[in-house]
Amino acid sequence: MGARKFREPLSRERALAAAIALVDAEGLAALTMRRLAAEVGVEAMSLYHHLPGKEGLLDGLAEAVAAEIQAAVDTTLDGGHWRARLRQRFLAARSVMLRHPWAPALLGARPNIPAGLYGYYDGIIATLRDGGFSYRIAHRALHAFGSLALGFAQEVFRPASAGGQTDVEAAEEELAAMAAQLPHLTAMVAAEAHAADDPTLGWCDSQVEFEFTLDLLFDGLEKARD
Amino acid sequence: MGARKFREPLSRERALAAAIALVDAEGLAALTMRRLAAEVGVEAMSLYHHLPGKEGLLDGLAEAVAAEIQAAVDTTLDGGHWRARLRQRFLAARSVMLRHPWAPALLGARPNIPAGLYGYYDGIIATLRDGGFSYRIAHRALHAFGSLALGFAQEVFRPASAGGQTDVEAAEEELAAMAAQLPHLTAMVAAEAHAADDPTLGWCDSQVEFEFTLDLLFDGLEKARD
DNA sequence: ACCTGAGCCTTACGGCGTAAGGCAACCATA
DNA sequence: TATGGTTGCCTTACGCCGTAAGGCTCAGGT
Repeated sequence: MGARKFREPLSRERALAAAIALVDAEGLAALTMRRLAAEVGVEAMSLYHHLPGKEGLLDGLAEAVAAEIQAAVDTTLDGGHWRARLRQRFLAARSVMLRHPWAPALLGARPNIPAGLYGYYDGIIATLRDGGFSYRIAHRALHAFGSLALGFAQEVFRPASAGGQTDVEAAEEELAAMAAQLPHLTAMVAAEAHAADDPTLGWCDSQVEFEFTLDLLFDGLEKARD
Repeated sequence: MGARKFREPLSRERALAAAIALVDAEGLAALTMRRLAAEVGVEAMSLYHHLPGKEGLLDGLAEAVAAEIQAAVDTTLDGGHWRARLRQRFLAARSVMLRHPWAPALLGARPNIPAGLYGYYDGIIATLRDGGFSYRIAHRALHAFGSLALGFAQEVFRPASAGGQTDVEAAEEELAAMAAQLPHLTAMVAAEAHAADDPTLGWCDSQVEFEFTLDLLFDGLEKARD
């Protein structure tokens, strides 16, 4: 049997894997049906035999992320204080987000939560119950955690300079103008530059800030419980 | 001088106002250049004489929201405890978000913060400094507040049922299956239904949860300061 | 030998943002 | 008053996008 012209027959799994690879490499915007098809060596319409459409493709990506979170969380120890256990979970989720910087935006934009995350949330609630929290406080805790439970903080404060500043002169001029009108902001920015080796998901989501907020919430919840 | 055929000559302001009205009425997805043009009685390309393009249009919307926030905050009292002042500001911002439910998604998706918000943030920092916080803690506080400072919480937990459930039988069946696999989650949901009169920006951002998280953070910050 | 269905392709449609250029009305100046 | 530039708007067209509809090929069961 000579080398028959054989084409690996494509599947939902292969398509999703290719999609993740593509998005990891070039960002969410690069993910189009035509492009993904080209990536797996097929025409665009052929994808529809394995995926229900673009929305379904994005749902698949979200599910894949959820599965990665579950997998990361499952390597986590079960005993110990509720704070330590939640922290471990959240940081495990965060490690997934750091691997896939597009994931926060995707999860934030999806109309529904991926079904695979229900179990994850159930585990969080269980941990809180173990820690002595009522369902009421557990509920509020979930709200309070928000996206922190998934390992990221929403990036709202994104200065324009985040997009790569090249014109140093203009930047300094701008800074001087800013100092006059925004004295506190400029003073704070001057006093507080992020350490370069701090793993970051953007201006407003560095590792130390993430953990600081986490502890703030843990402390507050502990007080609310008692 | 008889009634000359006179067409109000269109301007950036008129275009932006029409865009806001359109988005208020039909959501962000309805905002296309062609549609907006039709709304103001003009062809699509004519918009480009007043707006730099779609991105610029969205920037304009974000700036308009920022201006509305400033306006809302400016009606706020200046004296009193830092907690009360911040709470007032955040709730003022929230009132803007409740008026424009699309604003959180827009601000979350914009690559840069609207310039009009710098002043707002400067005021927050000033208030924190007045309250005795170092720049370091003020900085972390800003991170911790995240989108709460703009009046909304990120909506991460969005169950599928949010999209209008009609099939009651299927819903109950689904619930039973859920109870088996997700005991804590179902128990919590059963125990904690949102009050119907609670102003809400979605499942995970109701007024009471918003304020609860706020107080949690305020408490924690107070402790971190001392 | 025939049918069936899976897997893939081709073609086409309507929508998007926007580049390029044209045309008519206005207005300052000669 | 004539003129020439400017402003405001329109027309046309391009290359993207997601996807509906239908056709071809070929393996495998009857």
